[in-house]
Amino acid sequence: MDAQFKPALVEKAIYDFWEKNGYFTAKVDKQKQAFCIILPLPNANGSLHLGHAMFVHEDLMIRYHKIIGDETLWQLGLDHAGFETQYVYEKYLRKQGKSRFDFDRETLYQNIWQFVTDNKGNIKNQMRRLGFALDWSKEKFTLDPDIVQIVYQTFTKLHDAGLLYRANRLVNYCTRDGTSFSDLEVVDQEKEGTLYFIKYPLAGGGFITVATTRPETMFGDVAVMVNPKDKRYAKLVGQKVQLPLTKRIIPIIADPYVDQKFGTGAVKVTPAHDFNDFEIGKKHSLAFICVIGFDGRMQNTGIVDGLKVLPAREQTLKLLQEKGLVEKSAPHKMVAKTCYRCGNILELLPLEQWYVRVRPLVDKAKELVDKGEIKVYPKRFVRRLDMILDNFIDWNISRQVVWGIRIPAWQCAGCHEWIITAGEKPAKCSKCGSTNLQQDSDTFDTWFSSAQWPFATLRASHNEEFYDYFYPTSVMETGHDILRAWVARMIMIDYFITGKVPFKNVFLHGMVRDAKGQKMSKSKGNVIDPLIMVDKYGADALRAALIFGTKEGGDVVLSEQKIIGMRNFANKIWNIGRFIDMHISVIPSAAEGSLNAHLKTKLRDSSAPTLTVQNDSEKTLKQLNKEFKDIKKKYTRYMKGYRFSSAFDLVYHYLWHRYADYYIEQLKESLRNGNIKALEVLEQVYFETLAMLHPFIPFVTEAVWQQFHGVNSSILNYEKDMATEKR
RNA sequence: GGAGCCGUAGCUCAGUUGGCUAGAGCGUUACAUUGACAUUGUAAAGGUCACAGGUUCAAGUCCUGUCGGCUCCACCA
Repeated sequence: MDAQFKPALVEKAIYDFWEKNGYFTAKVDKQKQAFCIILPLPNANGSLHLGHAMFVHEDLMIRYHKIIGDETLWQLGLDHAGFETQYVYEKYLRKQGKSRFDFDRETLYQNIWQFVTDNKGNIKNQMRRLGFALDWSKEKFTLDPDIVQIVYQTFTKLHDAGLLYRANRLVNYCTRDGTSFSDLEVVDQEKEGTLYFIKYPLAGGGFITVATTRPETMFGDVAVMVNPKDKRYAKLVGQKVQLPLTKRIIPIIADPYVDQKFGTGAVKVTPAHDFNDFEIGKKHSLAFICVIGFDGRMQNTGIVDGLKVLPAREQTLKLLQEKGLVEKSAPHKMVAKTCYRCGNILELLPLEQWYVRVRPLVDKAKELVDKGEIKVYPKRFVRRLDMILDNFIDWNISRQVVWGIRIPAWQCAGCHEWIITAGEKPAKCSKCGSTNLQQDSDTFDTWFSSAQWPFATLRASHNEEFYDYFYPTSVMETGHDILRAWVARMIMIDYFITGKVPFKNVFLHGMVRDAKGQKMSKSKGNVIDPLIMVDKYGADALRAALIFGTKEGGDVVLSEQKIIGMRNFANKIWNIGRFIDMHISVIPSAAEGSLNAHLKTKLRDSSAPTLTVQNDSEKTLKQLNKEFKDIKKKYTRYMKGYRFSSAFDLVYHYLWHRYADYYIEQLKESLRNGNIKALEVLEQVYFETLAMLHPFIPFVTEAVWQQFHGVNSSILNYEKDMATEKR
């Protein structure tokens, strides 16, 4: 054995050994307990970042369960990541001086398919480098035909249950990217804005002043509104106002929604471009005038048509000022809803979309969590999940992107009826019989398919027995940042379809931060590339650094220094093995009779001094055994309680600072004198410790194991091998 | 406005039914080293556990309040 553990030399060979010998391949084995984790879908087009590296939590659970003898499945899946991927592809097109509008739908889809196919291998190989024990033989992609079929069926089942409807509502729309978003995909950003006070002429003379941050939307105003309790305006309610510039006549109405203290206490009502105004508009049966188009340009104004929103605002203000209708303006902190991808300020535009009625699904999900049918770790996230479920609003699942699963709904050109199928084009309209049917051009929100992933992936391409064995899955492990977008929706949808929970436990990990506790971002330049770290220090070092000294569910502070510290630990493990190995090689053959099975096989001829069985170290060995028994107990308790950091920390300190620093030092002299008993105990405890550490740092533990047991042996068989040896 | 988390060594953090002298990693200092490992070992320095009350035989841990930081949700004309 070398004086140092060199990860780069062994990692690939060890990984290939595991993969090729089927250590990761799951099968139904009713003699064993099933343990299944569904990998949170990485983007098929993406490459590995530290967020993915946190899946090491899943790997360690899988490996732990493999070692204790469970039948494990870590189900691999890749996401088409609809808008996300199309966005990246469009950027790629732009570099070539092209845009998506240069292609028809079918060609664009095929091009992106190719683009994704070309890149799919990256993330998979990167996950291999981290040592992930994924079942590669069961890889699924969200656009696999069998998955798509299941997604269609879910859509129709929601429809049949009355949980699906189409509605014309205001949606968050990015005019740059050309698609709508659900409320969860919107990023609020504080902006310095201006509040303008604009005088609206009263029909009977005089003015009423309204305060607004968006004067350009005044062309879509349909009323001016005040609080009914507001004495200042009591006499004006019911009167008419002339919209400045256009002279259109609108009423003054009263509604308690208005805050008397804000601005002038009078507010313009623009139902087509503001959520609250939209509601007010419905309540008071007001008209609906849309003055911003999907291209982000003004329309129907007769004055600033064709201008983009910001120039239109300036132009409108200029015209108002010329007429002396701008009373004043004041700086105003406002929150802008922006596109999470491109940062563009989103417009609220009326668009007909498919919505999932979530209330019944949410109520059931809450019940499942409250009853403990789904347990959440760390516990504090139960509250968060509850709150998330309480606040869920109906889910807009339509997206105006090409890259995705096209919605299986057709509209009759004649009677405008919508017909929903499980994928196939309907022969004729079910209402009027027309054959002129047009398929919805929209695709599903990516989360709609990922929400079905646990059952969809286990049902697709597997038989019923396989599905029954592994579903419900054991643990859903993911970042707490997608509790809402993903975890909550899986519970809702999957229970609706299968009548069972998708997973029995949820374990949430935190975000990775830099050495100063700051978020990692490209602009800050503090991003750590996991693969570079693996190259430099080995996968074990990176993995351990993500677990060591953290709190379950808390953020992980990562630095290169920390990774180096863990690399040192891997080396320590290696050298303990080397130490034992060196002593085995000098065991005199005369001792053969008293050796345990393993030592016998390792026995080598040597010219070492004559054996002297010593009892001087008996007390130390007794103490060692007792202490180790206690460590094992604690370890199991921690592992079962999802306290992985504590488990790792425990064994780390035991092996390094008790086993090596204390016991080995105590026994060194005795070993030199040929104390076989001490060597046996040290070896046995060492192997057991390796097995405990293996889930966290699989490579070094396997490398050492194979040094002792041969390259065809694996520590993943530890329990089985030990059981055989005992017999 | 509602909720959650956090404040412990120079830095980053553990400390889960309240219980010996409060820990780790990194950093710092001194010493050791030819025989497992310098990616090492031994030892040291360094803490009013944010602050103020309370419960208790006993509080870093439980309760109340204050201050400071972070996050989520709602609202924002």
